[in-house]
Amino acid sequence: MPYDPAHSEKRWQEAWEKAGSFRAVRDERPKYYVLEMFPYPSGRIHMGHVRNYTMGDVVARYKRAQGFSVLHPMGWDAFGMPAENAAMEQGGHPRDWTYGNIATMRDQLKPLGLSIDWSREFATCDDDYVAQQQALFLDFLDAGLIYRKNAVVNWDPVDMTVLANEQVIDGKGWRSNAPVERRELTQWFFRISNYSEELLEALETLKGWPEKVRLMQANWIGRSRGLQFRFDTVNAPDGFDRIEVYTTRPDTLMGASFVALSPDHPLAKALEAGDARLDAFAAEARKIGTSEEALEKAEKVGIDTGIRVRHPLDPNWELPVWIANFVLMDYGTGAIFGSPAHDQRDHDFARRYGLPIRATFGKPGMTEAEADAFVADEPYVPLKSETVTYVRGFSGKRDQTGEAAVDAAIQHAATQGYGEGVTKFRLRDWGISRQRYWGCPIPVVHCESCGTVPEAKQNLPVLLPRDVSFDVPGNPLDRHPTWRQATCPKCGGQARRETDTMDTFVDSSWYYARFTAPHAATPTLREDADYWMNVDQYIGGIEHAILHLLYSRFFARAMVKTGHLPETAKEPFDALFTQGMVTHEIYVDRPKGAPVFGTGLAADQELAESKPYRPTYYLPEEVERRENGVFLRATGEQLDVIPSAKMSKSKKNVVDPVNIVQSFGADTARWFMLSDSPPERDVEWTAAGAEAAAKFLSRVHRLAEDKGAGDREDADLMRAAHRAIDEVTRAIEGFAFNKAVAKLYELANAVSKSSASGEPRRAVLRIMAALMGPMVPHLAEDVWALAGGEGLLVDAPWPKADPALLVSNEVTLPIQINGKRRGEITVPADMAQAEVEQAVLADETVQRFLNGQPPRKLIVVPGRIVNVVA
RNA sequence: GCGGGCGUGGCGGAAUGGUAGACGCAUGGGACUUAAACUCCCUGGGGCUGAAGCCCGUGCGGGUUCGAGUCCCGCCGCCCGCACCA
Repeated sequence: MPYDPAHSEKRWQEAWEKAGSFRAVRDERPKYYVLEMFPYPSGRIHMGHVRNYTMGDVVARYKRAQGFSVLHPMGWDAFGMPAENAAMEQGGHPRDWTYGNIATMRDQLKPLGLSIDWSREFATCDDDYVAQQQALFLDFLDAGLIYRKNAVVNWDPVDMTVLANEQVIDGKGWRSNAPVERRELTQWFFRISNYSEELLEALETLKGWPEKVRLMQANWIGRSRGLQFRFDTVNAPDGFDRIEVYTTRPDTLMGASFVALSPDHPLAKALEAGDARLDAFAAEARKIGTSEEALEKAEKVGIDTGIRVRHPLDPNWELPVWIANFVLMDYGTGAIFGSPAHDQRDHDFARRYGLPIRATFGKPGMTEAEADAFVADEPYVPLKSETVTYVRGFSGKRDQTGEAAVDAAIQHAATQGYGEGVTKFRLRDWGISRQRYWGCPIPVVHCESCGTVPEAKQNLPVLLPRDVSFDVPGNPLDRHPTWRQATCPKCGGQARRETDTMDTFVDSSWYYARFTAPHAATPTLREDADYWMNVDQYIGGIEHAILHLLYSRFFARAMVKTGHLPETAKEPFDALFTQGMVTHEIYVDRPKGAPVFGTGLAADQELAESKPYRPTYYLPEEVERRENGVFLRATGEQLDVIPSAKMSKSKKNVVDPVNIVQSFGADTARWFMLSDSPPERDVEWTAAGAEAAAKFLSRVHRLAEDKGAGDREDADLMRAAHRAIDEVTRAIEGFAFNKAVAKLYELANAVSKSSASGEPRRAVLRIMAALMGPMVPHLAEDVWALAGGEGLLVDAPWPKADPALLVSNEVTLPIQINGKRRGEITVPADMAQAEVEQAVLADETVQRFLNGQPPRKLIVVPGRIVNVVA
């Protein structure tokens, strides 16, 4: 019977279902919790999902075979803006859209044959999850982890709504195209900054995390040691006698040439009120929006306020105070001093406005004049660990490192009393207020007599009203006729419900904990959390390296503090793996010579500007590849091919997993997603690759059916099988699935070539089935059954390699002469080094190169290589 | 702009500082077939060469080392994140 994935995949999935194979149970076995980042229910699954969940499934099935009790759950990150956007654009309700998408995607996911415990499934928009999240919120509030303060948002004056950063394009609202305004609102914050130090220090303990992610988080938290000090003002309005400044380079104080304020600095605001010129500047600066990226990319501009401050080291020295668009109110004190000689941005700013550029230090040995000349055109920014010569120093040695100079400057300020050393963190508190409908309501009421009052726990959940519409601008919760009316839990009087909902990052910050007891009446159950936490292996995209993972680390600590998780779970993810994207070429129709939008490939910029052109993109299934290019099937028209990019609907370079599963089977999709590309790198989906995967799988099926006559042994094949056990096991342990695949190709090739038959051959096939099981579980069950395996493969233990079959008694050493490979020598594996050296020197090629001379050096790396230096 | 990462044949990629190109795809040749498809075997970085062999080759330019794809310095290109996308 030929390989028939459609039939056998269904059969085995039913068998696993019937046996309850993937139900996670607490028992005597050691536990293993593997989790892939749960999906947003956007509408359909895509290849990225297939890749992500296949990787997790390999780990889950492998650990299961290793004898672990495995928890491998699935859920839905279901709140968020796309549901509201859909409601606005197509009508309907966000709830219906979301649950409809979940149903579709669940149906698409199940045929992949993932070893998921579906009984634990939930969506973050479920009433139950909302209830438990609100309970957590109240506990956090009680524990002093939540507070309110003012913060700026992007306000769209036409749509009357707050915009997300991605909805602000060139300072304008994405729908209305109206210039955005920065508006201050009172919002809810989580005190993540309480944990700055701890979140930073604990990164050291996360041995199972990629170094790059730990580095990114460390930089994001951004601990810095600097000087906080005051400039006395000369002619400022009342109440602004001084300006607080924080700097990490106090050693450059003698090179200061200006002070710059954020447009949101209190002094800046006070000045703007009475000065049309400053007001206009600030208004312009605010149009950039609130995103740090936009601020940093914008041209650095400023305006002189006319105010002056005295230099702390010289009361006769006055510096101008500017308002500058690049100074952030959220970081430090909202005011900086500029030291143009040693900072690129300050340098640009000083040159633009003709401010002085005075070197504080120069290269070792430079004089003051030389150092000044050196920084006139370009700033001098050496590493802090480098020794430089201070030409305008005021503390410490003349020649010292930046680090030493900073310490000396702080010391100087503390002694003289004009400032103090301060450790600051870049990490800001986490603003969770969203002025939107489709999110978890913040369970708080505003009472006229009692103020802001948390909702009583017995009144939870506070659910969203269902009768809302999205046809008018603004937040539906704000304009709902009755939903806002509430009773104050404290005094029983009339109160107004909070209409802000929570950031969806809150939902995803504890779902991993909820999976341990998904139906409990409290956020977690102690026994289940104790047993299942932590997540042993977490898998997801690198794009979550900072925010999601940092918020989750904070949340776990907050849950420990409020008694919802054991102390041992404060770092919830023991190991993390970040996988790459699935990409595909892009097919686009365009006039010859015209550039392509948004690809960076514009060949002819002039044409791009003179003839704007909207390209039409085509799906991979709409095109046909011929020898001389790619053509549209329907019309025969030639199309352009743009190199691979992340699959996206707008570029139409998407391959629907549903089609692939229908035509090739789930195992082919899984196998291809694991082949070739290393998991952490992007993988390009190609039709040829998918076909190759399908061909290989049917070849394996044929190998299993071809039994051969008699019972012929083949020692070489058995050795190959045991080598495969060793190599595949190590590859899976090391998350190198592409290498595991390569080793299985080698084993299949060995089986093909072998003359083994009968039971000796079947024994090898059973090993192959077991090794392939985590990757292509359905085919592996077929092979297992054909090769006489007992019961379901999914219940079989992982094979063990026999060490005796892994060693060989001879070893071939390459011989290098002066670093170039010139030959090789085969010697017994246990030959003494001196004997190896003798043998090498006796080698014909070596003698030819040595030409009778003794070697200058002879390096023997045992078991690896020999290098003769002539 | 700032922070992080990546770059190896025609293509995806392999290589504890130790034989660069495992394994797969494409290509070319052959077998099977009336023919094709399927399948199987061989070939498979570039150059010189009949062959043995030699030279070049891991984005670019330097450096460390007996030995560098791997480590260090400086560039170029692409990707991810930048706090209200998820």
